[in-house]
Amino acid sequence: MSGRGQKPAGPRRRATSYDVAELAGVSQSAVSRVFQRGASASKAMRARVLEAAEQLGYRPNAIARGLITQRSNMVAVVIGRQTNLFYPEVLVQLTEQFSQRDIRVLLFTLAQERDIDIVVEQMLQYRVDGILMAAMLNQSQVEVFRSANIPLVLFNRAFEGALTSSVRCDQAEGERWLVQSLHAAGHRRFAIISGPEDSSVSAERTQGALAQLDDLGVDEVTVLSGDYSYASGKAAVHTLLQSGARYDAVIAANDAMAIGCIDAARGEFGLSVPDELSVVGFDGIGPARFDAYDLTTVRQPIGRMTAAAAEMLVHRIEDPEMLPEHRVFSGEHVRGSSARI
Amino acid sequence: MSGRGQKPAGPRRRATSYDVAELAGVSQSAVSRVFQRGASASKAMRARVLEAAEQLGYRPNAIARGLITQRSNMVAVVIGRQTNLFYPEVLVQLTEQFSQRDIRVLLFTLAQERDIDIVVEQMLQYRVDGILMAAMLNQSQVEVFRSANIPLVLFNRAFEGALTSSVRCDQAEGERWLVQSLHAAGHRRFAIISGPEDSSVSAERTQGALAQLDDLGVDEVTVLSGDYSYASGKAAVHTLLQSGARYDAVIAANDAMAIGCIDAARGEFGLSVPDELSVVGFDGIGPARFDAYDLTTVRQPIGRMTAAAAEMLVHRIEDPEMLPEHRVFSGEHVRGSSARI
DNA sequence: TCGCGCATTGCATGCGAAGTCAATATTGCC
DNA sequence: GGCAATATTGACTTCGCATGCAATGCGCGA
Repeated sequence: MSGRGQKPAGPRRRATSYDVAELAGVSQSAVSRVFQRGASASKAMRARVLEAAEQLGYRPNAIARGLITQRSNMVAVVIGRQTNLFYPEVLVQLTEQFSQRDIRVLLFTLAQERDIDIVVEQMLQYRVDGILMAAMLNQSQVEVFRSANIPLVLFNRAFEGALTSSVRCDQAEGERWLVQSLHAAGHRRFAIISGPEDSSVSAERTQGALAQLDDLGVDEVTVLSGDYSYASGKAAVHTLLQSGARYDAVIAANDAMAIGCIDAARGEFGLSVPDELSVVGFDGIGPARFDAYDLTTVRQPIGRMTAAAAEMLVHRIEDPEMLPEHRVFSGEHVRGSSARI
Repeated sequence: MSGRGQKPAGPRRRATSYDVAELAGVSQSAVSRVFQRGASASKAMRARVLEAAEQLGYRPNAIARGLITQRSNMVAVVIGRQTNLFYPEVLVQLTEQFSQRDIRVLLFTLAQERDIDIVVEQMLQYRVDGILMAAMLNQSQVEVFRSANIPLVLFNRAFEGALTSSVRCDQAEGERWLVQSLHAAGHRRFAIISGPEDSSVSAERTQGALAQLDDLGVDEVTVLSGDYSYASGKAAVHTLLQSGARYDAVIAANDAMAIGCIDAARGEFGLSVPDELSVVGFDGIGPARFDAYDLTTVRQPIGRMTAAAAEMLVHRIEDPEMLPEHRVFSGEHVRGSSARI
């Protein structure tokens, strides 16, 4: 019964504006104008063209259009391979933001650090109108985009050169709040679980926490490093507590590790969280709200950040002379029950 | 100090193959051939061209290439807006798969059901070489792609017409295993929390579970529906248990809801999971492995599924005559500690 | 009724690279 | 050393659409 339906399956060649023009008895230019916004076309013309187009199943070829207009209407979004539950949500929201502005998203992921050069090459070849980068990038790559006049907006990372726009969450401020709150509630013995060495976000968070601790006169702080994963959070707590040392609070560089910390503290060491140990995270991912954890954390305002990022990128695409701008959002302070504050 | 660096910022126009040809003192055709795979070019030629290209920062324009070769080297990947932690991982892995095959991914998300038509239009306009669909699609849309000769591979959904390829996890088999195991361990009073009404995956899972229960002679089964979210899992258990009714096992259509069920059972009703209530899920997402839940579930083999999907789509792109194929993978049976089995 | 200005429309060209075909350079072989 | 066979190379066309410019049509006022 599925042997049928084997007919030619439509014209081998897709209809072009010439085909439509011929059928409608008008010129190709006319067809082109009907399918643009600001172009002038009489009502009669428009109707005839649209009907012919409909009949042929014609769709303007965005590739050809891009060639002549020098605008692909595509932006590249680059994200790192994350052990992190935070970026997928960012990705989805960014895509919706661009979609609303009639811009398509070409997605690139970085499986390895060294892939970045390949990805840069691809983005240049595909003539994306702009780039939204939520992954590591070095100065020379930034320079490549600048010299190619491709607008670039960094997501949660910034360069000192300040030559490029950025949107980020104020990691340090968030950490200061966490530390301040913990300290005010009487915590004194702190441990910090940082993220991967090469994560600038992790560095900002760790530095922010350390700076605040320093301001408060706490100078003995244990710092371990994880890789943002749940497992590494568990492992870190194992390392911290197996020696018999005691802590009042663990500050994890992200929520996934914080959750790992809680599980290890409870499961492996029988500690009550938050009564015997406070644990805080950062990001505000979905699982942080699971009752079993109910993390005290700082939630990145993803909606506003992605909206701002898309808006900034679009502005810079439309006005290449626009100067770089940096937008910093404060994270939302979430008082969960994983810390005594 | 950021006032400097305001120099012209490179040539306004990107270098073309003609520019390279001129600088290298050769023809444009020669440049073109140097930048292709199977083309013939002498060593000397290649060297001269590559040097000129390097000097000008030339990159072949993939848009123009696509126009003439009738291949954009882009595929569209469409995902629904998920309350679901499963799809982000699929997306990342698919992107890596295509990337390895030198194919770019144009990402589309569906915020609303009705967006599908807009997205279909976009995919056609951008002349993607193929489409990987992990969202709802109806027969008329499938027909559009078929008549436009665009290969389509469905991810975790299939059509009766069988006119299009698909990759999916055997939802029913997984549910049968769960139900069978629970029943064998003595569970008799079952509740099922299904996903959104319009989710075909949820329908398959629910049907699979019901069918197996029926085979085992269990005919009194409560079925509630959620929306795949953690919150809806909690709400469902609330509804189930507040009446005073008792259950032995709750079968949630996905892990997120299963986790919600566990939290509600423990937190709201003080039940011990799994001693007083068994809870099982489906998907095998990261949080399912958190110690606090350690879900008994069926893990979809994402790696193999995405690899298969990418491979099938690429094959169909390279050989349009290839007949549709369906690949069904069994899920991995994960015996966690959220169920007494 | 005639003329002027504006709105439509068609013609011709170009965006940047790939591929066809013919001309030329190179090679191998007797 | 000469010729056929092969490998390179370049001129020209093409992909599908947008756009500058010229030509046409229209409406309206004098």
